[in-house]
Amino acid sequence: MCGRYSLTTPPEAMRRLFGFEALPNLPPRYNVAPTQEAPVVLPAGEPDGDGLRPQRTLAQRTLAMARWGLLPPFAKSPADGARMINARAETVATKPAFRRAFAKRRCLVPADGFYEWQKLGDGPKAAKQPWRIGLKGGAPFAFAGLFETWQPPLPEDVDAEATAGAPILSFTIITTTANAAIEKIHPRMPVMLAEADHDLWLSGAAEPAALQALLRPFPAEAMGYYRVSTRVNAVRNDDAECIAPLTAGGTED
DNA sequence: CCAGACGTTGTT
DNA sequence: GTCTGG
DNA sequence: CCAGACGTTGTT
DNA sequence: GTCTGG
Repeated sequence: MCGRYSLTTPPEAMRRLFGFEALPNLPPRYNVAPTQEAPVVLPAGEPDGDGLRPQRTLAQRTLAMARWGLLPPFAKSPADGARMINARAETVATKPAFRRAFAKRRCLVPADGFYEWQKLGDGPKAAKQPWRIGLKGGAPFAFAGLFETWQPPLPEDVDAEATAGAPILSFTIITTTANAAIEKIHPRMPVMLAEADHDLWLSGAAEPAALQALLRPFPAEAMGYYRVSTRVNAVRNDDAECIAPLTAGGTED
């Protein structure tokens, strides 16, 4: 799956990959965790609500901050999104929580690495070794994501306009089976989109079959991975030590 | 019909 | 053990 | 994903 | 909102 990732790439490289007209305001993140806010790239015109803090717009795309953990339209509170941090590629088109977003609200989730924990033994006490995984050379890329704008329910008593909470933009990351390299660490991995597929993924005119075809494991030969410290386990640790290679081993990043 | 879930991972 | 919070 | 709580009353 | 389980 994918339950932590990093986004440490300097703004200029982000601007080039995603086609923003100006440098985005993106401080480095070494340890992005569920329920936290992270940047997402939305199709043109999104979001259309208030309070969503779009930062930069180009003709085809918007960069906005969103909460990790999809809040479907029927969510009763933001806590309901905490478990929806991933959606399986195999079922995303049909599951009630995801299918509308798959049809209408697809986004790119910028990253330059993700973490997977490898179980080193059996049983509940088995130690876990975290790995950082990404493209060889460390270039940034995009996860295939879905987004929703969730409107908090109105209280019943008072004037609705005065008490309506701000809408929350939320997202999830689609997962698929691990490729031949990653499966030694973990059986699943997030869907990474090649740059050439970004426009198709965001296109409102795309055929469902064409979209589904993008949800495949990224080629192993293009990827690198290395062990990192268990320091990354704690979400309060969000610094460069999280991405530092632990020892020799794995491939160079 | 109404009530309750709506999700993933991993482990057994 | 299981749920919540980050 | 992992870490940390998991509870109540009453007092500050 | 919509589907599943009872």
